[in-house]
Amino acid sequence: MTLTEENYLKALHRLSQGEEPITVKRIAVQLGIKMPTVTSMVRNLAGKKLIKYEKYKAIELTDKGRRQALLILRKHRLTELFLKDVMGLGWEEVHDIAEQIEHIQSDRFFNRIDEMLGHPKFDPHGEPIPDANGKLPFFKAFPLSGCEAGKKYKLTGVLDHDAGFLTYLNTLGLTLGSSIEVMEVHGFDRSMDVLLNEKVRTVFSFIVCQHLLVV
Amino acid sequence: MTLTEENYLKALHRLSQGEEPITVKRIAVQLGIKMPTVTSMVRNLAGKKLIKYEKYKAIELTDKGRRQALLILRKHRLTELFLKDVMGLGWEEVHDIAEQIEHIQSDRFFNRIDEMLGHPKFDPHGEPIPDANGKLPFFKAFPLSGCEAGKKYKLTGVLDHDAGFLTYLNTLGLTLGSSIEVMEVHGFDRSMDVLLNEKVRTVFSFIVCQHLLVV
DNA sequence: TTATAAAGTTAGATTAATCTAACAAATTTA
DNA sequence: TAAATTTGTTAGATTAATCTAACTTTATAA
Repeated sequence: MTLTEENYLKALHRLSQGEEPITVKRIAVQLGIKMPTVTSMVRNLAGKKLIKYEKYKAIELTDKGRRQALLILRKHRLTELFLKDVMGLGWEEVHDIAEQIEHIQSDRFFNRIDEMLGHPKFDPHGEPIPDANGKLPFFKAFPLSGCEAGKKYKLTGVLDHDAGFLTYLNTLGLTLGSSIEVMEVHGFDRSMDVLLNEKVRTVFSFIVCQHLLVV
Repeated sequence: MTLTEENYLKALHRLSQGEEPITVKRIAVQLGIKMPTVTSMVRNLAGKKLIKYEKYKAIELTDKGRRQALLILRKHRLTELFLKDVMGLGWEEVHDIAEQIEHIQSDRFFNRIDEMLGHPKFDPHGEPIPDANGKLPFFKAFPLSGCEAGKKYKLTGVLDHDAGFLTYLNTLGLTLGSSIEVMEVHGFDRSMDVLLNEKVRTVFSFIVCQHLLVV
């Protein structure tokens, strides 16, 4: 598989997580390319039985395609954790590097990372790490955006891995495991007044709330 | 720079180490591609001022090109040492992985590796590691092929990084620092009878002797 | 339910990196 | 030094991944 094909599979997998069907348009937006490029690539991927594709219809990953995507995701997430826990980088800087290292072809390399980390189940953003067969560990967590006022939660994951967003969380002292108490939910813009780690009061926009996973 | 351009620069640098002038033919052989491909790529590299090139003449790296090549070599060699000393891989398996990781674009990543290793001067094969400015540390060592019978040397480097060759050295118990005593040099094929680590007697072909650096 | 807009496809061009076939220059050898 | 060999170049084709322009299909709205 080429690097480009791997990136399409990753995008396809990410898009398959939501409710909406996967369309040519959404893939194009996700990858920042034009629709005709996507049309020709999905024909290629369909030829390799990695996706199910019929003109004008929604696109779906096949089992084979999903497996491939999850194996790349495994390499990405193991790398992120390795960069953070072994190499001491911050959670806001690991994504871009892992984006490159995930394409390295070497079972030996990634198995050794897996071993050194003790076969971890979650990456530095709280995302589950698929096992060597592409199976995801069970995990429950829900976005803060659906939570009620007056309750207290624990941060277990973030859905936006962008350095800017994570650096913002750093300035608030928020890390995985931090407590988040919802003080009030504002109906007009669905923003929330929150108390972080029992000391920092601030306001989270709805977008921010959607990107924070809690239990 | 593209991945392909980086690989040409590495090949160019390697070829520039020997006596012979760099020719289109030698580059083609080194990279396992055809001559016309090389012709078009050297015109490209010359356009970027990375090499000096005139039709039918020998090719030379410019200072800019050499610097670039050495920075890639730095990433390659730092990675090899990291894979061996931090991740516990064998010196026979690090080359192929480093060949891929050397193209990662991240100063942060490689500077962290450099730090973790304590700014090392040599890689697992005894090759010198260029500094962040592309400067090579001074080092003296010569191939065993030029050595005399009756003298004792210390292995400080290997010039062939192929897994097969290094595994062969492993079976002989040879590592960097091992002693090699030259018992006899045979004129007919320039092979040598040697005593390794004061205990193992064997015969080295001329090719093997050329690939072992000693002091 | 037809008109308009949005999404998708086709056709054809472009760029990087490769190739083969044919030709030209340089080098070696007789 | 002329012929033969090796090396190098040019021309033109190929593949993967991208693009724009033009056209078609599907979905939305009047």
